[in-house]
Parts: sequence; structure tokens; C-alpha cells
Amino acid sequence: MEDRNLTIADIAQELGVSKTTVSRAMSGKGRIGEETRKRVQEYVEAHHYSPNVVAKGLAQNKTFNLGLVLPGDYHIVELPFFQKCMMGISRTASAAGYDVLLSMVTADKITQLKRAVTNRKIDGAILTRTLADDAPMRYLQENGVPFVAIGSTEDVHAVQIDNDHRGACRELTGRLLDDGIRSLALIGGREEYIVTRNRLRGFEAAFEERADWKGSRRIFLNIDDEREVEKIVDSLLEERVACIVCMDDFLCGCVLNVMQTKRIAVPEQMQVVSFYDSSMLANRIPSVTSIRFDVEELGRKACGLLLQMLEGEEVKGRTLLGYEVRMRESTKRCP
Amino acid sequence: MEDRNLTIADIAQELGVSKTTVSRAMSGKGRIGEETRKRVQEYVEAHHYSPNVVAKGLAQNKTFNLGLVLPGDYHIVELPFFQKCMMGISRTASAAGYDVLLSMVTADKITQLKRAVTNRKIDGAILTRTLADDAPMRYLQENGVPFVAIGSTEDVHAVQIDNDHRGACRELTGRLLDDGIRSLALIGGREEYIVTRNRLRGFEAAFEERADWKGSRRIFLNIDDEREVEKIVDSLLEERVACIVCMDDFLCGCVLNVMQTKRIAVPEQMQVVSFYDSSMLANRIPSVTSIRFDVEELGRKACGLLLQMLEGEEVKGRTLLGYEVRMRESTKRCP
DNA sequence: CTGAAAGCGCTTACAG
DNA sequence: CTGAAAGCGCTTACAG
Repeated sequence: MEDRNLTIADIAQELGVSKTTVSRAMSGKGRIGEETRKRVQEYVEAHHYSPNVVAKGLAQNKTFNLGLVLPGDYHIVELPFFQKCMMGISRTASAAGYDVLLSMVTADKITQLKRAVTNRKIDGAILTRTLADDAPMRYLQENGVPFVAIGSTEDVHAVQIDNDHRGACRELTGRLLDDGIRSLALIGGREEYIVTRNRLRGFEAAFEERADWKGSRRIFLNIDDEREVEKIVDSLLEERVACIVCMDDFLCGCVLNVMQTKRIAVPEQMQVVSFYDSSMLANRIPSVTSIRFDVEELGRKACGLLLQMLEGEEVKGRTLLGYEVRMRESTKRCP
Repeated sequence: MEDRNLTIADIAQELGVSKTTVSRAMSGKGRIGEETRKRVQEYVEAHHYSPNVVAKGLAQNKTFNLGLVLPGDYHIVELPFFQKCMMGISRTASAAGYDVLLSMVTADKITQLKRAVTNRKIDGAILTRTLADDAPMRYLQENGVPFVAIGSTEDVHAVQIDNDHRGACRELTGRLLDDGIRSLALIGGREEYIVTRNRLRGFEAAFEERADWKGSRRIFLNIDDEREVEKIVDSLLEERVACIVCMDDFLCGCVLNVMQTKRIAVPEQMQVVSFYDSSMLANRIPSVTSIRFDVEELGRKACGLLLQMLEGEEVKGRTLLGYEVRMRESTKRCP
């Protein structure tokens, strides 16, 4: 239990040195005698002194806080993603001596983020979701606040980091094709989301790489409603499609619900895969073939990039992280 | 776009008054002429000046930050709870001019919280989960940091706020009994969790209030594993129990999975209810009868209490919030 | 009603 | 190698 009222001045007086000296002994900056440094450090440890970071910040024009921008209008299946991001970010920040300040924003209201910025409470920010024409992003740019965006943006000025969705979808789709599937359908969400486009490109790439593949593929985009999914699945059942590929696990959950209600056996009567793996799907019966990303790593790396930027280092504009394809019960051939 | 480099000194000089006057015009504290106040305020608005809260904090020995303590070792079904708490807290804090600083803790590591406290980054804290012998709670108490705990604790010194789990479980159980159910089983989680005890007490209370009720009830506690649930459900099916009552939605999810695999129709062959409602359950087929709490309200109230404490007001030790029983497809008689 | 001055707890040129 | 002094951007007794 440290004394939270101890100040640098107390220590200086107690040790008969100047505040300057104490400050230097702690920070390691500036020349200082080995002897005195030791004396100070011993005192500091013995009394569990820890400096007032806020005062330090004021003097250095820093806050040692990072803004974490979280969407308030989330879909429930996205929660594990944000949670893991948070975990990775908060750990990395903490290890570097920074704290994380929360700003929840919605599509139309970014007041919390504005507050954090105008009140000068943060040194930089991390966006955990990016949209086309992203309000938080625009605001940060206009106000010269350094930030990194988790997810992909077309804005080349933004430092961004994302998983390699395109590559992942390419590989998973390729495996399905190589396994002999001759008819499949893709159900995807909103095309404004850049991730949707990347997934689609990956899907298509798998076909392009297999010029000799023969069969039928159907594509449904901009689907975000359970009933729509139901209709689509109905028609796909009639057409005797072999496999339904879902772009995310919300859609996949819908598809599985339909299967369950209609008592269609997965994978015997219909195979199902998802382009995104959440723990939600892992708990389902049957377990779903999908792609796994290390989201906590994504958070750690994002935070690491921001810290580099704050140190004045140059960082590259776009970083892509890996993936892992997981074959599970919902498809026929496990590798 | 405000000028983030404008200071109180600039304004004072520009207006030919003292910094003191500017400060007073902004804060409303101390006597000041109506005339001068207006001049200052107009200048401030015209130039979008907003004070440096960190400097203000240093002078007043405050940070205007609240610590939000979130568990890092969560179960996935708890996420919506934490998310909604966060939302409520962050909104209330924001409206009161505070920001929210994140501290993720695990059962054995509370270093992030310690950092926030020793670095003097927060004025108070909110715990979003309480355990028996709660490390974060103990730490905050030892260091004299004001806090409020969401959830229940036996510690009478802690300011705590919770939903009325006992009352809610009493009412839902009562409805089942009044509906004519004559055999039921309760499956619950860890008894160390105070919420488990409260739910159990509510369950029992319903029986006590119905002295004339005849039938059988079985109770299984300390269950937290899918396989255990499976075994229990097996035996309950054999015993032809009419209804399975789950203490939380993780357990309920397990029970429903078993039903699905064994092709037991709910509610026709077995009724199922949960003592906690999460959106996870609402999306299931069939939808599950359960209890609904306004978690965002819980967050708002918790934050409100902490703010009161920081103002030096007395707050009562324990606050209980309401609930709503939702009858859905998983039980036979909807009201 | 208004202001000069000291203070919050640090850092950092500048001198020595 | 060390220190006195000014400064970070605010607030607040104390005087007038």
C-alpha cells in the first residue's frame, strides 16, 4: 500500500537534493551521478512512491491515455470481436504505461469521442469498426489526432490493420471446390462494408484459380434480415445446392435455424460454412466449418502501431494479419 | 473545429482581464460582473474554447475519470451484460462531464486497476462483477478509492446495486406452479456466486408461499459443464419431469442443445425456462421463457451513485432494481 | 466586482 | 553532475 500523497518535492527535501535530481533519477533522462540515482531509487522503492502521471502529462503535454472508440449500435454476434480487441488493446497499452479511455459512438452521435478530444484527455485513438464515410475517422483527421483503424478503409491516409479476409475466403472456398462441391451459394451482408467486398473477392478468386471447375454458383448480397435468409434457403433447397457459404456468423446462425426448423440434416442434406468464426458457432450442433482470426492479436498490433505513431515513428499504412481455416462437422470431408 | 491551443491566459490577454476572471466566468464560481461574464462567454463561444480538463483536474485534485473494472475472464454469454452496463455507465458519465477509463482484471491479476489507481488516473470506480472475496474490491477499499459494485456482496461497507433476482425468480417460479406444473428441476451454477444463492432463495420462496402445492422438485447446483448438464437432463427425461428451470442462459443453452440432439420437442415433451434473459436466448427456436432486466439502467444507476459519492453525498448501501417476467414459447401456457 | 500570486506535481532548458 | 527557475493550464484563498 503506497503513500498516494508523496510528491517529488517531499522526496527531494527528505534526501536533501533538488526536485530536478529526483525527476531525473526516475526518468533516466539527463546526466546524474550513479550514487545519487541509487539513493533516490532506494527511497522511492522503500516508500512505494509512484509519480502523478497527470502532472507529468501536463508538463509534457501528453495524457498517457488512448481513446478506444467502440460502436454503441452493435449486433450481438459482434460482441466477442470487440471484447477481444479491447483485451488486446488494453493489455498492450497497459504494458507501455498507457491507459485506455472509452468512447462509445453511434452512426449519428460521436459526442463522447469529441469530448475526449476537446477535453484533451487522449493522445491518440483506436477505431474498432470502420464504415464508408466514417464520422469518427473524419473527426479525428480534422483535429489532427493520431489514430489507427481496425478494419479496412479506402482512405489511404488512414493507418489501418485488418485480417486477411480476402486470402482466407479464397482458401476456404478453394478447399470446398477441391473437395468436389459442384453447386454452392454465397449469402452476404451489406456491400457498403469493405469487409463484404473483400470476402467476395476472395470467394471469386478461388474460382478464377480453378479454370477447369464446372458447376453453378449463386450470390446473394445485402442480406441482413432473418426472413430474407429463410426465403433464400428455401429456394436453395429446391435447387438442391450442395453447400451454403455464409459471409458472417449472424447469417450463418439464421441459416442453421432454418435447417433446424425444417429438419434438414447438416451436413448430410446440406453443407454449411461461414467466413467468420465466433464462439457462438463453435457451441452449435453441428459445429461449423469457418475461418478463425486471432482478434486479440489484432487489438495488440493495432495498439502497438498507435504507440509507435505517438513515439513519432513512421508506420506503414496497411497491415494484414493471418487466418486459419477450420474444417468442422458442417461440411462432409474433414481433412 | 475548435482551437485546441487556446488557453485561459490567451483569452485573458485578449480581453484585457485577468485569468482569474476568465476562470470565474467559465466555472460560475465566485462573484463576477454580469457585463464581464458575458464578454468572456461570448469570446469563448466564438472561438470554441474548451478548457484543458487535465490542468483543471490537477488544480482541483480530480481527474474527471471513472474507472470501469471489467473481467477479462468472462463467459461468452455474459458479454451482452457487460456491454449494456458499459453503455449505461459511459452515457451517464459523459453527461456529467466524466470519462471512463477501462481496467480489465482477472481473478489473479488486477494490475491494470492498480495502475489506474497508483497513477491517480481515476476519481472512483465501478465494479461490473462481484465475487466472494473480491480482489479488486479489497484493493479499492484498502486504498480509499470510492466505488460502487454492480451485483451483490455480503460486504456491508460496499455500495452495491443489483437487480432483484430473488423477487424475479420467486415470481417466475410461482407462475409455473400456478400453471399447474407438478414436477420440476432446477439446474444452477456455482454456489459461491451470490446471485446463485439469491436465485435459489427466490425459487424456494415460491414453494413456501404455496403450502398446498403438491409435487416433486429436484435441485442441482454447482453445474458448469456441458456434459454434466447432459447427464442431468437424461435422468430428468427418464423421470418425466415437466419443466427444467435453468439459473442462467449458459445452462439453458446447454439444456436446449441436448433437447435438440435427442429430438425432444420443447415445450410439448419438456418445458424449459431460464432465470436470466439474454438476446442469445431470444434468437433461439423456440424462444425461451425467462426474466428480463434492464441492464443499461443498471449501469446508469450505478454510475449515478458513484457520481453522488464523488460529490460527497451519502448514498445508501444497497439498491435493488426491478425485473420483468417474459413468458415465451418454451413453456406451455402463455398468459 | 476584480486581480496578483501561490499552488496543483511534474519536466526541462539554462547555468554553473 | 546538480540546482534554481520557469513553465504546463488551470483554480482559489487573499487583498483590494
